[in-house]
Amino acid sequence: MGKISFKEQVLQAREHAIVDAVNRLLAEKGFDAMTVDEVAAEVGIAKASLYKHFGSKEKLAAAAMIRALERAQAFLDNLDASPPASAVERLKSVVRWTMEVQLAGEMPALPAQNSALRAALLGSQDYLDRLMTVSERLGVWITEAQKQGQIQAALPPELVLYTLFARACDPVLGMLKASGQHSNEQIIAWLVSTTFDGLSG
Amino acid sequence: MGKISFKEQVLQAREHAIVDAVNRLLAEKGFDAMTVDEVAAEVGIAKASLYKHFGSKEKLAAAAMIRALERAQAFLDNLDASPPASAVERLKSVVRWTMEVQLAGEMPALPAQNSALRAALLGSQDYLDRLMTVSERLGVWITEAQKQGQIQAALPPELVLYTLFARACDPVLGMLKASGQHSNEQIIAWLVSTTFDGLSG
DNA sequence: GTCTATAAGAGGATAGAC
DNA sequence: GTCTATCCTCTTATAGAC
Repeated sequence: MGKISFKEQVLQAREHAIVDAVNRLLAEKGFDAMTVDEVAAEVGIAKASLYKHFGSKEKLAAAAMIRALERAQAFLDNLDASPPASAVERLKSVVRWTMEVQLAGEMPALPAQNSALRAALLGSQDYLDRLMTVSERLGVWITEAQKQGQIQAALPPELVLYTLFARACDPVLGMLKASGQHSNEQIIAWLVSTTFDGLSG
Repeated sequence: MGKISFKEQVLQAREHAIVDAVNRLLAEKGFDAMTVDEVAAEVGIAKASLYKHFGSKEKLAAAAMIRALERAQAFLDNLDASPPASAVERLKSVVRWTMEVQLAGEMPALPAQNSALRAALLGSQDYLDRLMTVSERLGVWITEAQKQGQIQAALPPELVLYTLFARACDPVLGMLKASGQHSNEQIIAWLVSTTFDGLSG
């Protein structure tokens, strides 16, 4: 943690604002539909200036995805600091958190389909490292919950992990929200319930 | 069923081939990444000819989505002809079917995000009518299963319906498939299990 | 209805002055 | 590093001959 000049602080603040805008736009319309012009307009700078900070649209998106993973890691840190009793409760907390972020319009869309974004992310070691770290931390809780009989032991941990990740981009959340008939808390409670207890209960 | 001239048969066959190609490309890369040039190339005709059949890219996609709903209706018809014992078994059959179509690369991506496709589909009465019909037919089975205690009665039918629809574009399927470690049957069985029984079981 | 050729415009990226 | 102005490619859509 060396001294940081005023100029560098301004630069970091600007880059933070850029990533914020990208994050919001990725959540709102996804990578393909997001344009660099929009990002520049939202930040309030010229597009050429944007390209001085991030060399391509893909790098913009990668920065936003990395930021999202950092937020996830920070949430996991909090859970570690004052952990719920059981492993499955920790996993439920994570799912709840991803849905709150989603409802806040701040969850960048995952590259489920084979998209240009996916290729770009696979080329970012920084992103892959963080994704691996988050996956492994969740993996510990998953196997722990399976040992305790809170998660079906017959399911491969990989499947459980993917299922939890998928909740971060679950279209059901948006559909229920769009119907306008239920509170956010109710929606989240239902989705946590269907995720862990299923439709049959 | 009036007489159909040979010319009209050829025309219908061509349009069928076009919709097939669109369906495949929508499943592979989604609406935004799919280009009309690709469609024309895959069908083997000039782009201008394509536009004689379908006036815009949106109408191309709408035709593919309508086709997909027609296939769904046909599957529901089959279920009605020789129905499984319980309502929930019928719903599981539907989920299994959507996953088989998905694994075959023939499930066009649903417009979960606010996309150009979504707007176009909302403008297609034909699409909306079919979507409504499929929803209502599933809705009957959902409420029936709830009465019989096979689906949680506390869940709004709307939520159950959305959850089932979401399985048609579940990224978990693709991720498990990509891992290459499991058979299609195993993957489908797991996802049906997590959908209805949850992770906790 | 099919083709070739091209219009029209969006969007990613850069040049060059300051 | 920021700006304005511009380039260039890709993509949707159409014109016009056959």
